[in-house]
Amino acid sequence: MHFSKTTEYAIRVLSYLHRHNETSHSVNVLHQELGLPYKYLTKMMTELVKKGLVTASRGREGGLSLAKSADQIRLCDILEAIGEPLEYERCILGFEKCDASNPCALHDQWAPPKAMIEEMLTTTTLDSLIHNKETKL
Amino acid sequence: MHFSKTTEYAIRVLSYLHRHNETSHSVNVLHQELGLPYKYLTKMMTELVKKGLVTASRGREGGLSLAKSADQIRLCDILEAIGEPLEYERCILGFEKCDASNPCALHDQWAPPKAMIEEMLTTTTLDSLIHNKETKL
DNA sequence: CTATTAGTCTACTTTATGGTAGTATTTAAA
DNA sequence: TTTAAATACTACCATAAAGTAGACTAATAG
Repeated sequence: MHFSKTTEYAIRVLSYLHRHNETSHSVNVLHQELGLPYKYLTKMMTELVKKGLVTASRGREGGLSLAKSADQIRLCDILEAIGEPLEYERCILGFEKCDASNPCALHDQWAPPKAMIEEMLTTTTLDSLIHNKETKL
Repeated sequence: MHFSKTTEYAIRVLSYLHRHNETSHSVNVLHQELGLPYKYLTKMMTELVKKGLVTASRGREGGLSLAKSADQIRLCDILEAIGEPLEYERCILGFEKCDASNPCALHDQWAPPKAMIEEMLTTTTLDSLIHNKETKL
């Protein structure tokens, strides 16, 4: 299990925006603060704006900030915005049709971890992350 | 979360060998029975032989069979033999150093699902899969 | 000897991901 | 109204990993 780099970046950026939400931040600042590739960031942030997680204002003094309050942004919302497929939903052996009535050989064993991951992604919000304290981004 | 196709193939083949362990089976039979690409299978099986999960005998009447009893083959053994990195062990945000004393923002949230996956991979054996009944391979 | 079967080596194709470049457009401060 | 700061859009390139296929070699039972 892992996230794509893009998703990792997104989580880190959004966390940063939440932690420093007194003001908006330009892509350049995010680039420098988090050490992420500038051009890549612009592409990604554009996507997050389209998906409604981030608001952008152009021009001088413009920048990016969260579009919702942090307790309204769940990890699964971020994954979805990035377009990361929710891998844990698929059959772990790759079968198209795999459910309780027609299970693959691993169906039952995979069910508990799957449920756990699903819960984590749907209940964890940006907000709850931060409360951890000033962890690294 | 998902396995690579190679790992999926391996689990399915090994399960097949276990279910039909009265005799050995040629790559060609496995290819036809499971619908997996022949050439890819030969490469993969050679690897599993090297790693000690499968025994092979050449020549007429030769073929492949399990090298150990099925209750001695855990899912994590298969992953390791295939060389699939144990992704769940890595930091979910991709940081090199991420542990309890120096955690990433998601460290705590990821811990429970991670433990669950680890348990599943280390406690599930080929044997326990089969008992499910004649599920599809 | 010969048919059968695994093993090796090599090279191609596909897919996913990560990253770059250039240009156009918008905004607000000066 | 000018202009610099900043985003928006579009397209492309690089790379690695995964998956596939072919041709040749080696072993073995009968």
